[in-house]
Amino acid sequence: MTSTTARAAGRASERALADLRTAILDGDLAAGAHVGEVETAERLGLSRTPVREALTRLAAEGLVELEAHRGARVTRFSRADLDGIFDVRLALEPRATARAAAHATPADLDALEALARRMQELGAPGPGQDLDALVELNRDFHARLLDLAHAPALAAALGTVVHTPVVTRTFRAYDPDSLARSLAHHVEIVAALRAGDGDWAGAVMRCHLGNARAVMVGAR
Amino acid sequence: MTSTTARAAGRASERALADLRTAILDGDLAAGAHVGEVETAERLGLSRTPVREALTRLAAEGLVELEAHRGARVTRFSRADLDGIFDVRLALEPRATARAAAHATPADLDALEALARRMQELGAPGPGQDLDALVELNRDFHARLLDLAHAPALAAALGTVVHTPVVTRTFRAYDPDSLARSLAHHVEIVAALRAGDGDWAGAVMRCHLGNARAVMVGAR
DNA sequence: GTCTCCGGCGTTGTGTGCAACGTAGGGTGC
DNA sequence: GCACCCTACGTTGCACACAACGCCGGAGAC
Repeated sequence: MTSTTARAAGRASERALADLRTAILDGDLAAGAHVGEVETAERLGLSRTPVREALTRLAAEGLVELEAHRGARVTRFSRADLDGIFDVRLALEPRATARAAAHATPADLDALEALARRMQELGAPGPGQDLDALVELNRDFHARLLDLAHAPALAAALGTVVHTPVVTRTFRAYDPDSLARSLAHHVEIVAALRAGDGDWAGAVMRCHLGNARAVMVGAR
Repeated sequence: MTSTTARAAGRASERALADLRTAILDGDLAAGAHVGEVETAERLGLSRTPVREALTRLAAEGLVELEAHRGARVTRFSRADLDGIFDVRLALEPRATARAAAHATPADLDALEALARRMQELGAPGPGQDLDALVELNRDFHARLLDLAHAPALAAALGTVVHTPVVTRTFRAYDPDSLARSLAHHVEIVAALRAGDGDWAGAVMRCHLGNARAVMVGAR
């Protein structure tokens, strides 16, 4: 059990998978939208077969839902779903963050810190603010952190349920205080990791997720 | 995001999926065994198409691994993998167990207790001992408990990574003391739930998993 | 004797055609 | 006017055929 690499070679099915995934994650395919096989196949210049395979895999990831003879629909996340997802994140990500303390090299930490600082710049109020650019950087930050935990099973469990870009599709929902807190958390996590203190890093991650949950889901 | 039911109607692909899954979980397909598409299709009297779909989904679940142009192999779990899986279980199952306290009805608890008692009977040393029968009952117990948590995202995260029957394919690895402890834990969990004490129930589950980890993985 | 190259074989990857299922619309009966 | 049925359409589900790729074995050269 190494990676869920899956049918990596299939160029066509891989293309269909990547295309559909980004389309969903970027919001080009709205939640609840119908994803037809022929329609998608024609758009990509492929046959239905690789598209079918891509849809099957996306369904396994939870990004689309398949109804027999009725096709695929982009998954719609309810408030309760979001809340449940934060439960899982809170159970797993702080643990992963804590573990990262034992494995992160100085180079890893430098890269993480660069990301965290860049996010603070882009998130700072003013003419240079670019909330949209934060999404991708945020995804990268959390992905790197997860990778540093060296816990593939944990990463798999998180990955299946938490589609960060779907959950955190935008930072526009954040009020200025919450946003500042969130971006400061990233920096603090790096500091905790530099100190080799996994407990501290995990605690910051718990704060980070609590803050995000309040913004995305609302009061508990 | 309700359930990962997926292409529920497809009778053929559903059959292929069920067949392969049970074959793997029951050990008929050994870890590392090659699963050919044509071979499987002929065995089930189907074409390769539904078999392919089943394999794709099993790969997403982590039960098989797909290598491009080289087919599917039954996933082989290393000691480190097992350990990682227990990490995830320890992070999620106690939480789910605690949540079950809020939702379980007396009828649910009676059913759980019946399972726990029956397992104690079957596990007791003597002529009536049937360690093989425990596997299925154990799966049932944990599944019901997880269901009572009313936390679909949590269940999904667990389900993707933890294939209980693969992990706990046999109770023969348990020494008498560990086995007795494990079966007593089930009963204690029910008692804690009856008391409405989620913290207690979660703590027992942590014990239960710690005990299992020691048996399956060995000393930490 | 060993290493390398090449060809055959078996596998998976993809495209296409047909059948089955679900749905929506119009028509008919009450 | 309303409810029900029936038909036609569009979709997905499955099977089959062909192409592409990887692997293994044999022959040749060094």
